[in-house]
Amino acid sequence: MFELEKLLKKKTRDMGLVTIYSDMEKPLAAVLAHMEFYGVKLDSGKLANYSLALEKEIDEARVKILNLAGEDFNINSNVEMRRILFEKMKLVSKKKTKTGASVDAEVLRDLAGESPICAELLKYRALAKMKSTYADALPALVAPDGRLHTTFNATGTLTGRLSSSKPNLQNIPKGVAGSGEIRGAFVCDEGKVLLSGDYSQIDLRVLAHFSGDERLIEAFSKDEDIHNFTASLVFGTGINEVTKEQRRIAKTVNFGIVYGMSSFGLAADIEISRKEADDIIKEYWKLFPGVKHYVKNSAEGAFERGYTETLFGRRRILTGRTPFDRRAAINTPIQGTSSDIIKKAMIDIFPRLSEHGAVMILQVHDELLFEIDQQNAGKFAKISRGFMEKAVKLSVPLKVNMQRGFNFAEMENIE
DNA sequence: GACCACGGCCAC
DNA sequence: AAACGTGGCCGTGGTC
Repeated sequence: MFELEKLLKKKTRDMGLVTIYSDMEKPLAAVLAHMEFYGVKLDSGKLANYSLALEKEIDEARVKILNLAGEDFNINSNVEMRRILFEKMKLVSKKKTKTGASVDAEVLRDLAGESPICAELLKYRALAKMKSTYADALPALVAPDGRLHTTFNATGTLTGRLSSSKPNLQNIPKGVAGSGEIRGAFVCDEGKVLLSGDYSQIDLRVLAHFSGDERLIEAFSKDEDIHNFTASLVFGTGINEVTKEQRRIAKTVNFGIVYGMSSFGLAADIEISRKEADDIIKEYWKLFPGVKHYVKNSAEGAFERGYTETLFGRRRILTGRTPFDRRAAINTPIQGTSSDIIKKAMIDIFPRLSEHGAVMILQVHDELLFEIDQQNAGKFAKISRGFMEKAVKLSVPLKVNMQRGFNFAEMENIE
């Protein structure tokens, strides 16, 4: 072991990775242990009630589906669903998987006009997801202290993000049907309050910093709504005249840039023609030349070096040069830097928790959650926000939105 | 019963 | 073209 340790230390030093290991990953381990140990309080009773309600709704949807299908079959089986939809009912899937015609939500939405069974299947799937993955699974993992103790994996991702398992507390529903019931079961102890701080558009701010793009930097410096801002430029309208549809498209474009999306992907996502998508992307590149230059260069630079690198020196080895590798080369420095930033904030905040009667309970990539004595919440909110916003100095400000509440479903903004 | 691949879908 | 990046969990259908 000693020989191995010596070897690893030398290798780490030679690669210039001492900082990311000793200044970030090592101190972070104590923070992760603290979060896992303390856990999150779950009101299992609420979920048990919700599960019963879901069961009724699922049964109703099942009856309708079986009637429409004209026979009994296992709705959870894609093989059987394929047979019903595409052989018996003669519908046509526009998408294929490795094993046959796809029956995913996109296909079902596409075919919703052809048969009422599609909408019913979508409803069934959504209800079944809530029941099996959340309402039934979470209470089974509650410890004797009434809390969920997730496992944070510090080495499970290619970008430097954390992952969470048993249960995964980084994918609790939000914004989908039933999310309120699930999130409402995440509560806090008597006399305490839940506090959350989430970075606003951290990936796009990191992109603004890396690219040096003047328009993007200006937008964040003025604290513009970035999707409205992009839409107003791309569609040539006043910032207050942007329609919802235009904002939605701009939002997809902004995220798509960070993911290395093509015009093909954009067209598929927002259901426009390939040509229209091409035009939108061309217009975007004209308006944000710094971003265009950065995206091209970051991929080529990564291929040249054989790895990508975050602002803090975290690396991801890249050997190939396929389109997939190219997208990874674009996305990883951005996603990884955002991850570095929140990790630094966690390390900075950790030693200040006890003096405020606060506990850090979760990290969800761009969000930190705390449980804290009610009387200290206001003061600690300011302090934690300060640490998060000052974790690193970029060429654009970092912005953090703070919220408080007694459960994850009913969080209200503070300040 | 443990494990796997797959399709599907939840989060950021 | 691994046609949008990073994850984990569910049920099915299959093997051992």
